[in-house]
Amino acid sequence: MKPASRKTEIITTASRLFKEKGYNAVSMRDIAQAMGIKASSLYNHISGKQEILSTLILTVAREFTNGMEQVVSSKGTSVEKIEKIIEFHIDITVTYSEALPALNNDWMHLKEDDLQQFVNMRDDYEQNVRIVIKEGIKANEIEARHPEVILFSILSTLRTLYLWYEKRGKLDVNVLKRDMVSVLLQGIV
Amino acid sequence: MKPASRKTEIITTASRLFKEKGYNAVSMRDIAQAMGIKASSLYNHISGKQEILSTLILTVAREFTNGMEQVVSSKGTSVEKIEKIIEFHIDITVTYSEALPALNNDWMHLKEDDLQQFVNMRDDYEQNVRIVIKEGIKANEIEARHPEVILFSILSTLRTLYLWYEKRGKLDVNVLKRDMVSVLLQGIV
DNA sequence: GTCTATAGGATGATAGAC
DNA sequence: GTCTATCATCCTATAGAC
Repeated sequence: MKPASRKTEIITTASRLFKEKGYNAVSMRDIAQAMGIKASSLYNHISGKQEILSTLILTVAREFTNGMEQVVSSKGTSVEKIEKIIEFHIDITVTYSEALPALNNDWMHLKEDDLQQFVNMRDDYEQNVRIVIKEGIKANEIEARHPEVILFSILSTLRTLYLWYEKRGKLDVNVLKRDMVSVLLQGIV
Repeated sequence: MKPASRKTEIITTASRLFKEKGYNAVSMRDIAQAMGIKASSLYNHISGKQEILSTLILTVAREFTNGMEQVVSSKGTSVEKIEKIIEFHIDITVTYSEALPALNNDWMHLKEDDLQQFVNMRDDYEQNVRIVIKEGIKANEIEARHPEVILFSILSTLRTLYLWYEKRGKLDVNVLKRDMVSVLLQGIV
């Protein structure tokens, strides 16, 4: 356990509060109080509330982008690529579960450059999954249903996984990966 | 086109703004300005900001509860019941697409009684889907995978459908129902 | 039904002492 | 690195004129 820097401590405290009430309902005073200091002291470590949000969101967004780049440049069938996407998505969810609510619900409160960066990364991510699905359909690995519905179903499930992971007493990650791949690829009937 | 009451107009204007920025980032001044009046005028039609949120959320939550009650009391196999759930979920999404962001992201800002009512309805809803899935597994209609993963996958997809329905140029509802049932039940490979 | 004026409090952020 | 004190602004909501 290396001692977390004060800045890191602010970010993690804030992410816990954002998770419960959302970015706009959490004040600098709330964050400071949760750390046992005064709001003005926070400004010795960060430039403002915006920096907390953008650090939180962009750090995780870059993880997703990295994971996707590895999958895209890997060899294998389209189905294998989707399996890899599901798996690294679960890994990131487990590692950054506290930050994901902000990424899903508070990204619109980013300003200018940060907002643009995030939206670009998110669009690229989605587009990469779309390409994998379409290649899979072309190669007859994936059923030729509406590709957007398949894309939407997979991404919706993965993006809100953090809501369930915590609630269900932190399921075993490998069991979760196996069941998730199975449910999303083979369906339930 | 019957002329919407002023109160209804407030609710729909607010839901549009909540959708873009979230409950806490929208002020009474914002809502009033979008209607071309002053914030103080709003209070002649509603008791406060909280009433807007609770009307918005509880109206839709009751629709989901009604839909679920009809499915639960209907005859048919478990798979048929899941199909019905998917279908009425899509119907509600199409009808109330402006209100769903608040239901998904701002319910925690409800107060006391309203919050309790909402959480109860939401838990009951989830529990009813869970029962249908477990009955389906017992009857060998549904594969005996982790029931919670199946539950989570279906509900995640349905609950965030509003995000996609608008973006994709409002897909035809019947095509959407058919493809969604197919993807969620039979999978993609 | 809408307005102006305003109360009463919370908010993000800064200055300067220790 | 934290504090107190404070600023300027925004917020929800009310009172009362028209």
